[in-house]
Amino acid sequence: MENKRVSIIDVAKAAGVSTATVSRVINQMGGYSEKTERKVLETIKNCGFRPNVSAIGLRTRKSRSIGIVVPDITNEFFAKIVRTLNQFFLKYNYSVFICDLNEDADLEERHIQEMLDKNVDGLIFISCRESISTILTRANVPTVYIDRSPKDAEVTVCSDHFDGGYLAGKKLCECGCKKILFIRHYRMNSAVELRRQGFLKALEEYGQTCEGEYEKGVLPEYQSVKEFVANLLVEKGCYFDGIFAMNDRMALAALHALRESGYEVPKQVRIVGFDNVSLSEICHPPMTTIAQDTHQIGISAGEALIKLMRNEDIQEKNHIIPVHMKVRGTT
Amino acid sequence: MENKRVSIIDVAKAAGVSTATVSRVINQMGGYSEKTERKVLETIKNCGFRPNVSAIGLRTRKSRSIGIVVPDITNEFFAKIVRTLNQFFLKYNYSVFICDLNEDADLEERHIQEMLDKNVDGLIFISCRESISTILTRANVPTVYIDRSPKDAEVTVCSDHFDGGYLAGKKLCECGCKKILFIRHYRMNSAVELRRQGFLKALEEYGQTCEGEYEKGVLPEYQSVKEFVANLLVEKGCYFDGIFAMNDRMALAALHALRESGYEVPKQVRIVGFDNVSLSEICHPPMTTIAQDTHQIGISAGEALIKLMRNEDIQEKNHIIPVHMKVRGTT
DNA sequence: CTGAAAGCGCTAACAA
DNA sequence: TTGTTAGCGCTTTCAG
Repeated sequence: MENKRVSIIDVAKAAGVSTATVSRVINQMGGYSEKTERKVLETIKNCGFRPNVSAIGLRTRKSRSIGIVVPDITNEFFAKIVRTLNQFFLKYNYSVFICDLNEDADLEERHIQEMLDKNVDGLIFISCRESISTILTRANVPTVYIDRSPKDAEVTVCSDHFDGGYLAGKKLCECGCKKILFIRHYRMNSAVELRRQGFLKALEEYGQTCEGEYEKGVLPEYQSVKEFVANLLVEKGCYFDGIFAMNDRMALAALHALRESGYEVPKQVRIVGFDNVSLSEICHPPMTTIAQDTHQIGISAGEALIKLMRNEDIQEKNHIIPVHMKVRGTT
Repeated sequence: MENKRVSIIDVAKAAGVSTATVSRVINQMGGYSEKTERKVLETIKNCGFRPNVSAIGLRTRKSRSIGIVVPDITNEFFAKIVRTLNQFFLKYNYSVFICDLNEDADLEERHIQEMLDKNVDGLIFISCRESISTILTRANVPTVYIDRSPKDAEVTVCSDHFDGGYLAGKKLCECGCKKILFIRHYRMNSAVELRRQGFLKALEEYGQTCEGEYEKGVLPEYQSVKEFVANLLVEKGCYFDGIFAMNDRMALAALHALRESGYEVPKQVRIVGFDNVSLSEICHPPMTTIAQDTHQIGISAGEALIKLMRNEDIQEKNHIIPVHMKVRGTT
């Protein structure tokens, strides 16, 4: 049982230097001759030395790991961001803890405590609640918020939701839509509010208005949305000629409800979704949608967190990531 | 700057006992009076003491964290397992590191090294390569393999792929299919091999055979599969009346290719997919598919790993998780 | 440019 | 039942 891993002491002995020198070389702190450096580096390689993170953590309070809190990892949109972050931080030798809330906000505090206990060097919240956990502010860990902007957030990264809403509205107007349904989660949030404003601005430019009756807050699940739209059609008929849904799944639910009620898309009703998940490409007809740049969101958040952790100056505290429209079959 | 966290020494002082006693109470090791226990527990609560995992790790070589290696976190099927595991391990106070391979097998070794450096107590591989990393065997970390069975694997958890293949074959035969396409990833793996065997057994029972020309190895992306099937239809016509695809996305690609070429599903061709991802429910017509029980897979893997980490006896080294068929619109 | 040594917070002998 | 104490492997003064 060779359970004894090689330590910095072993390296020091083998290289004929002190542990301090080995440590200096490992951490590139300078203050050693080139010769010593070569010697140490060589020995490290030869004996397969790997620094013990627990020991380092004990001394430095750093863990070389970060935590990502995400409401629903099975949502492709979030999963893509997580992937980008995972890859990004691998380059910087940070490991990432995953904290899936499973859409249960109560888990958030537990996960935060868990991360704090693990001495994470930083934290990224994707689309979580708008207020900042008190336990977190007290702990004072570098934090980046993606797609939500709590008050007092250090750094946030968001898609340009306003522009997304604007683009969608503009497109639908250009297609000649006069009465557009705005379908969103029944619980409003800041991202959706921005999209709504952009959307309304576009309508305004085209001399349209969007009365209250066109804004629909619903349960966001596919089935709920589908039933909701189906009911609407039964009760009020198809009194609209366009739909802007806050994500592709909801848009697809609307599409299917329409089709099953005998309405044609895009002939009678045009639809724009949001996110550009693969679903939107695969469905029939393929969905016109506002694409969020998950890759850039991840990179920006990663870079910002690195700076925060290094105590570097952050010029940009609120990153706005451009969106673009994917025009497909539903418009 | 209250950067000084309260340590076990502070607790010991405040409670008027030694650090050893505090440690004993924390770890429930017994050997202390009920009175001391109460006192210590109370002080811990009062002063908000949280054990320092780095210190514990340095002493015990345990990190209270595990790693999950997954080929593609944006795949809903894998994401669901990850979620279950995340939730499962939260209960046991283990944090989970995510290692997304992004379908790039070369990342595997790097992630494994990363996890080993982080002193993870255990590792779970979801559907990764069939051979075991040498660096991993040397490190001797408790490991569970999901949906792949490398030689010498300590513990594996797999869906009943044979039965899945059998059920699919049976269903198609019962629908009267005589010539069934078997569409799979061009690279074979053990899970698919099992499904194939089950599938062939069903055909045999119905007096059918599946010649080589019905087995199709393809690039697994949606577009590739779609094009493949479309080409097949052009070149050979619709010489088959059933399709069994190795996942829902591939099944959907086939469905769309058929429809776009003017063939009707399920009238002319019946299709069965695999996995039961949400896509299969949402598409038109909804896809008949073999449902893998992601929740049970996660739980079984989690429980097995806990046992492994505790050095408990494992009765069952190879867990087979039942599958079931979701009959929907494509059959 | 290099080394000696203290100590981070905890566990686990060993002693009492 | 409880306390004392020696490290776990590393970083970081302080001396030289």
